[in-house]
Amino acid sequence: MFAYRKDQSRPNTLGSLGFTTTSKPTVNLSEFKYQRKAEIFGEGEPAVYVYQVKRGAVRSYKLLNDGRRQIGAFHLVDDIFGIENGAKHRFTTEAVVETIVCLIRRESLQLEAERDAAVSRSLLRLTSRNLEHAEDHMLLLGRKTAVERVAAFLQEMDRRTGTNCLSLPMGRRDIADYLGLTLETVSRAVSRLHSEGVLKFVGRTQREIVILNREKLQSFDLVN
Amino acid sequence: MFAYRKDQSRPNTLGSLGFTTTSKPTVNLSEFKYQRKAEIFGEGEPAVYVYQVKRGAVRSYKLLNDGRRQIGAFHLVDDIFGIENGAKHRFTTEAVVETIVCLIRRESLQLEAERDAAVSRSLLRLTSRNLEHAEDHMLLLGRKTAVERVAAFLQEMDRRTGTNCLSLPMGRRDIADYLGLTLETVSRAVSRLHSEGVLKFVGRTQREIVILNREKLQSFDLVN
DNA sequence: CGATCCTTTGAAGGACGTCAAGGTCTGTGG
DNA sequence: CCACAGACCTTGACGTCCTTCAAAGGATCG
Repeated sequence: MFAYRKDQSRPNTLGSLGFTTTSKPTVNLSEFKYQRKAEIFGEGEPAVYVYQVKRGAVRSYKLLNDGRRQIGAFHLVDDIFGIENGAKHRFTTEAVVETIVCLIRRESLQLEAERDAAVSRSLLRLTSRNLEHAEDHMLLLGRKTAVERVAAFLQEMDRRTGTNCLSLPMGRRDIADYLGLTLETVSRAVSRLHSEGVLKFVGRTQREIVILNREKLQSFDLVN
Repeated sequence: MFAYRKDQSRPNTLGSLGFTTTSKPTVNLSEFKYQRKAEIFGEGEPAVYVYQVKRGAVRSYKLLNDGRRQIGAFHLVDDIFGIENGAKHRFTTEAVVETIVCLIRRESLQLEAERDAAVSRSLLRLTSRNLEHAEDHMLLLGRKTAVERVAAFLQEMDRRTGTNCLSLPMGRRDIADYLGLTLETVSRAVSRLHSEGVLKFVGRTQREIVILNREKLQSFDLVN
């Protein structure tokens, strides 16, 4: 089994943020760039900032002590992540590809919420959306077969990207760790969907996918 | 595979609430009693009330079209459930045993939250706690082995009940559908923990359990 | 005390994981 | 421009953990 290893000698969040913006430290809104695979924050670290993806993609995950990994969510452009009710982050997050994020001091957001009920409401709304996603994902992880999981994943990406052609930023291993499978099983499921005419590959990598038959794709993940 | 069937000819929430209290309909707080296996509300129904368990236990679950079931949470005494950000309930909930719930009009709660920031905060806090539980459960469902899941379940129940002796209200099938396993696998895992001296049964049913060795139980679910 | 429900246990099967090999694409340096 | 290395994906063979199927033993309740 492939095992992820938690880097123990990592600088803290603030230290690992390489400045790529000219904004002053006291200003609330700053943009930062992360290289592919760079950690944005680690599970258990103090939650200082809230983040929004401007370009790229982010994975957030938990590890077991022996290196098994479960990705809880992918954050795509415009998605907000890193919001916590407690003092600490509950996931580790990494840039899947080169990624630009905008960050807000959690503190200032909290203050804003105190004064503005609309901010408070959107905070609740955001948390609720995350909860709903997690609830759906529990059903997937607990009860769906491999093909159903992959079909559901493709539909989710299809829905979220809005474009006709899926250009997945993440590799098969990431998909596998999101779906609770191995990368080989993901590959086999994608192959099967391909051979059944549900999708085709465009470009030279296998990450650019066009859904040919949405109805049939749906039929592989009958939820209701 | 055992398949659950969704009862289509069920009365709506209000209709199915048998009055067991003398409070007037206009009063906000009412108590209701549900028999074992009685549905409290169904997935997709309008969310009219928010509930708190006074006695008994509740399971909330989602079904796939072919009857596979995933229980997202058990609600024990004092737990609040049925809070939704949207208009509809996202789970079906049933009484695991004879259960008394206290219910509040969602509407009035929302109004209260508008005026009182403390209510608003506790609403967010509650939602966050549910999210955190779901996040942990995704890791369990996606990456843990059968014994690890059962060990984690027993630890969760141990933590939540506070008493020395676990008196599980739910059967093996419910536990299985919570852990993404079959009831046979749950039974085997419990048997194994029993034979290894981690727990013992008290009383005549196999639902009353005393944890003999918390340290060893912990070792079956090394998360970090 | 028979009927039903719940749980345990055994045996067999299957879906997914593991291991391994080979292919494609990319980047780098000769 | 080509050789080579490395990352990533696919595919096959085999193994294993969990499911499925089956039977039997308590517990509860009429």
